[in-house]
This record gives sequence, C-alpha cells and structure tokens, in this order.
Amino acid sequence: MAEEEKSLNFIEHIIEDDLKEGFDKEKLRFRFPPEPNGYLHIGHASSICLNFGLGEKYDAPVNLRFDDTNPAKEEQEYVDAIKRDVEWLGYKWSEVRYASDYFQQLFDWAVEFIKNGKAYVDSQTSEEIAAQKGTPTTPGTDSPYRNRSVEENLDLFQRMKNGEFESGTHVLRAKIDMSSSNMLMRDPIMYRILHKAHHRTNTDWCIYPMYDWTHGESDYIEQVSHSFCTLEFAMHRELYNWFLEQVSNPNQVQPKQREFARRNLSHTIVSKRKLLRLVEEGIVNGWDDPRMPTISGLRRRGYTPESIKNFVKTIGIAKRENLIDVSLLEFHAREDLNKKAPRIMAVLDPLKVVITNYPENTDEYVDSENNPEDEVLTYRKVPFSREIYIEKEDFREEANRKFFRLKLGGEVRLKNAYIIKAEKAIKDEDGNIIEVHCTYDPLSKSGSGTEESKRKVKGTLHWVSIKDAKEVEVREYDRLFTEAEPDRHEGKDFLEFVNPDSLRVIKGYVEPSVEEAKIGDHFQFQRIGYFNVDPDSTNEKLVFNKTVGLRDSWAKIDKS
RNA sequence: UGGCCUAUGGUGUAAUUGGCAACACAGCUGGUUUUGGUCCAGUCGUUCUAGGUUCGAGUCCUAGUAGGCCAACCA
Repeated sequence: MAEEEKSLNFIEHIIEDDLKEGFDKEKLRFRFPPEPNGYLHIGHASSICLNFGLGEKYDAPVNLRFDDTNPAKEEQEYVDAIKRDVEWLGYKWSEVRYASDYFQQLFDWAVEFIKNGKAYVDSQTSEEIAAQKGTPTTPGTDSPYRNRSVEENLDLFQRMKNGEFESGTHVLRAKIDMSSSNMLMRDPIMYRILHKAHHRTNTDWCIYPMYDWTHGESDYIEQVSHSFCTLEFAMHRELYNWFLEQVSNPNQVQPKQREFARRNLSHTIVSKRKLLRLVEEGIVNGWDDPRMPTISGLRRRGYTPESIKNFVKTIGIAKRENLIDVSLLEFHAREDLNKKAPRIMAVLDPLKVVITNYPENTDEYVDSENNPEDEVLTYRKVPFSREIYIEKEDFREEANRKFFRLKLGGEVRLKNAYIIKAEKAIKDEDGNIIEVHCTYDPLSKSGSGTEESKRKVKGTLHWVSIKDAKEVEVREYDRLFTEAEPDRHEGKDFLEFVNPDSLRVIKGYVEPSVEEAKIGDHFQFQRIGYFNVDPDSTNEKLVFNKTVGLRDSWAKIDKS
C-alpha cells in the first residue's frame, strides 16, 4: 500500500524534529484526556484522531485518561459513553487510566512541596484570593498566609485531607510569583476541599487536586512524551513546566505540552457546557439526538466512523482561528455512504399513479441494482404493480424543457421498470392533484433488451408499488441553529438562535425489502438521500433518520 | 494599559525549511449516466499592510494592523 501523504501538520513536525534531535522513537507516548463531564463531540474527534492517529503512525501507546478531578461534575455515565465513542471510531487505547489513580502520589508530592517551601495553605475566602490576584495588567499581592511555617502548613494540609474543615475554608497554593505577567503563575491553587463523593474514589478523599496540578504530573507518571491540548491552555504551559520541574527525575521523559486550535463547526456549538444545556433544557432529546454534534448523535444520525475520520483528516490541525462549514462534514457522509449504502426506493411525499393499461392482478417483480458503485453488481426483486406512488414534486401538469420529470403528455422511465406517459391529472374539489393516470409501454421494461427498453427518456423516477409498500416513520433534520456562529453574538444567548424547524417527522412508503433492515443499517433512498434505521424502531414500525440529502443540482435550477 | 498566540482563494489545510503557491470542499462551464446522485474535464488567487535583507521571500528582519486567549476553590 503506497501512502502518498507527505505533508505534515505542525504537531507532526514537532515530533519529527524531536526525533531528529535524538529523542528515542520507542519513548513516544500519547494520551487522550477527556473529562467525564459530558459526551464527546465532533471537536473531540480531532483530538482523538490526532493522538490515536499519532499512536498508529509511530506505533506508540496511547492511553485513554479520564481527567476526573472534579467530582461535582463528573459521572460514570460519561466514562462509559466516552469509551464507547472512542471504540466506535475504531481506536484502541493502550490502557485506561484515571487522574484519580494518582491522588495519593499527587498528595505525597504536595507534602514535599510544603516541606520545600513551594506550597502553603491559604485560609482566605475565594473572593479574597481573587481580589489579591490582580488583573492581566496589574500585579497581584501576597496572601497574608503566604509565609506560614512549614510545620503549620503540614498540619493544616493533613487536617484538610482528614476532613476536619468545611468545603471552601482552606486551599493549598503553590508559592510562585504574585507579580508574574502570567496570571496562572500567581500562586495557583493546587487543592481545594470538596466534601463530595467521587465516581471512583467515593469518599476516600475530601480534597481534590486542580487541573494544572494534576494534568502534567499525570502525563509524567504515564511517561507521555507529547501532551496535546487546545489553544486556551497555552498560558498553562509555563505552569505545567514549573510543576514538572519540581518533581521530575532527569532520567525520565519530560512530557512536552503543545497547543492546537479547536475546530469550530458552523451552525452548531462545540462546548460541553452548552451541549449540556441543550440536553437539560429539553431542546434536544438527549446527548445522542441526531441533531447533536456529539459523536453519539452523529452515529445515530447515520454518520460512519470513516466519514468522521476523513472529515477530521481533511480539516487538519493548526493554530489559527477557524470556522469549518458543516457542509464539509456532510460531503464526507455522502462520500462514504455512496460507496457503502445499498439503494432502495422510498417515496416520502406520495402521489398516486394508476397505470391504466397495466393488468389488474399480476405479481411482477423487477430486478434492481443494490449499489451501482459495487464492483460486482448484485440485484434484488422489487414488486411492481398497476398502482404506484411517486413523489408529488415529480409531477407537474405543465412545465418547461428543464423539467425532466413527469408532465401531462410527457414520458419518464420508472427506475428499473417501464416507461410511462402521463395522460390525465385527477383533482379534488379544491383543484389539488390527487392522482395521475398514465399508460405504460409493455415492451420498455428495463433490462429486457428490446429496442423499446433502450429508448432514451430524459427523466427517471423512483416509485413504490402501493400494495407492497411498507409504511415507515422518517425523521428529517435541519441545522440546529439558524446562525453560523450561535455562540458568538455578543450579548445574546446562543439558545436564541435555535432553529425551531430542526426536526420534521413524516410518513414514508418504502419497498418491502426494508423489512429485513436492522438498527443502524444505512440506505440510500434513491434520488433523495442517505438514511439509517433508528433505535426507536419496533417490529411494527421502522424509524429512519435522514443522514444527509443527495446533492441536488435540480434544486438550484428550479430556484433560478 | 501588560503577557501569550495567530494571519495563505468563499471555507479548511499544505508548500521538499529561502527556489514556479498546492490539495480538498464550495461555486461556475461542459461531458457521461435508467439516481438532476456518482464519475470525468475545465474554470476561479494582489500569501493582512508598509519597509528591509537576498539573484530570489508565503517563509528571514523591523514597524504596524486585525483577530483570539489570560483575573473559576472548572477542565
């Protein structure tokens, strides 16, 4: 297999440079570090593909590490969902780790900090500490507790751990520099008291380490060589390195943090906090609602792992601001599904057609290709009959030459079946067309080899035999937000831009072969789009999600 | 009145590290087609600005400009 990819992203350049400078390839090690406080979304897919992709490229281990230092927000449900999503994308982690695995080690190191005068217990309120922190343009001031004795600090810290104090009464702070231009270096908090059960350590601890104190040390413990995170952590790097210097042994790998820009997708949001609001406020039906940009939502919508991975590969990784149009994601869904999804016929907005010269009671089946993209074509039998449904929009009483579909006096081919001619439109008392009478050419049957079957007619329509069709529920989705960047309108809440018409539930009529469909199966409804079977389906009624429509160049012509 | 980061077609990302600006998507023109799908061909650029170094600058230097991030006992 010849791989042509030669251009590297800036992260790969960093690794290549390190290798060139003598870093041992065998020591390359990565990690994907989600906080289990929500479901993974399309933005995380970039990080997952980056880290696990690097693991595959360099044959290096990649840990799945849960950053579980805040029991107030984290839950086992999220741990399970995250594992499921990473596996579904097709990646294998070396080990599952938890930051909470390191609580004891972190505590022991913190005690060393105190003994070395690198940390102290501050007994002020969070407001007081915030006030002393200064601002980005003015330096902070020292806490009155900054110079407590080692003995007092040790005693206090131990009693914090023992649960002798109320939440919020004391914190352990690193003693660094209150006048640093980097606010994070102004004596950052290492521990806070939180009397809250943790999803893994239960009530073993009532002090919990903060992110900055935990993350880099976890990387170090796991001997992660390259630790990638998003741009907003760039300022944390100085602190990451400072903490590392205090504990690290020079013979060990010194993890290197580097930052990349988060990917922003148009017409949606990629923020767990905001996604949680959509779920909690009932705007969507859960984290896996097919309108959600979560991995589980996309899966339910009908996206394949390959389509997501190809999308991520295409958008790449860099450091600049970006807004990726959601249509690119849709392109990758079509690209993958075009190869994989079997074609079937379904009518979603039915108009009855009666073929007046077709015999009343016959059982005729026509051969239909399952997928014209397959190298070896396979076929199935589809029942044809005197009364069929076509799409309402495929018939007009009158139309110009650009309209390739059925019009009075005009001919079209019924896909895989016969050429028909529209003779008469039947209307109700309000003038709505409720039925079209046609005649067919019995010699024009597809594949029969006759002269008539080879005739070229401009339009080809999909159809279903009314007596054989299966009624199904079809859920059509539109973008969840009406604005490209719903969370970037100053002074406005992103929920103001929720698209009220993002879900449309309709009835559809599908050829009988769908009876064998299983949950998750993908199909192309010919001339319409890609659909998959939703888990809400029952034995009585199948439910389909519209993943994405086919490209529709007619829609553009018709509009002009 | 600070610090850190970024700037390449409509969008996203490249450019063998100083050597003809490329790829994908979108758009537009055509062609093929029993899916107005797929596929194929063509088309679409003052590399943020101004100076400078150089035979040669997207790449290096200087000065601007624009945008993002930084003051949670969140991650």
